[in-house]
Amino acid sequence: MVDTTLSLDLNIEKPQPNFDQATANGLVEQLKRKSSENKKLTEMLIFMHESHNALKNHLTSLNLLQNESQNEVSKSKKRKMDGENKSESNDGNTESSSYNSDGRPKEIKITNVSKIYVRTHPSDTSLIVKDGYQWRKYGQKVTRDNPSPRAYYKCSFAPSCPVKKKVQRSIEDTSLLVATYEGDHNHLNPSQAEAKSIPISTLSSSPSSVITTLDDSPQPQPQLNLCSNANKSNILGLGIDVPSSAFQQFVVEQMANSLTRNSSFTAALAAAISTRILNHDDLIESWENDI
DNA sequence: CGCTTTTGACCTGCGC
DNA sequence: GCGCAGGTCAAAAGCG
Repeated sequence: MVDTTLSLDLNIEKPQPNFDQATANGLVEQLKRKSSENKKLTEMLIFMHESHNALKNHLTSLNLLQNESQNEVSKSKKRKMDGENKSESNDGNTESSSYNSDGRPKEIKITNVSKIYVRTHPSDTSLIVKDGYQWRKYGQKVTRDNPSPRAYYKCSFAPSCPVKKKVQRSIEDTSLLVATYEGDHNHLNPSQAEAKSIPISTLSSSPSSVITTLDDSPQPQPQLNLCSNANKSNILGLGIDVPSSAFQQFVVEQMANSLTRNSSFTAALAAAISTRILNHDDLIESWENDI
């Protein structure tokens, strides 16, 4: 899917012989723009690395939790901790369950939960995350653990779409918006239809923010692949060696599932690849030859 | 006029 | 049962 669009993109972007000075200037501007995009994507990768470290800490805390439960901590405390981590488990799926007064489990509702981190300009105080979908705000609350308000949105593109999202500024970095999505869209992304006729590189031509995605679950991130060697897997860089290629394959599959679930990520990735290719020396060389 | 945003009230679940 | 916090509702206001 990406490859096809990418090649189309390259055919469009590749300079043609016998073009005039205006075209050359345009291409220079285009290269500058691509360089700028590349810089932003580099920032995104840095942030993903930070997210990886956060996940690592999260996994460590989960291990501590597991040890606590094994030591039979008080039931009330465990319940509270379970509630706090409920949305951060199950491979990005939240299992919202509770019990009736008679002890029988109530209806179990499973929804997909994912998070998107959006870097915004520090002076931008709005709680708006442009993700291609159409949202209607239905509430705003100030939560106890974060002084910045949390905004509640429902997907308004399709009347029956059950997807909700919560947007709140990160308590550690106020220029970072954290958008939490719950549920699956039962319609196409409005921007995806347009994307079929628009080169990938233009999708991120003027991003006001840098978007990266992160599932709630402590899933492996791309960096894992980079630090693993032929015989052993170092789980999230924690120094836990797993001598299993099957485990590696499982990890890779989980990563792929996690990352490809989000259209914003795939679009950004495709744009990054196209930018890299466009910045390649070969292209510049052929361009100079054409001139 | 219709859609979106704002915001106080209300609902629900949980802990004590 | 009560209080707290998070989430949702809905009327009013704003806007194109």
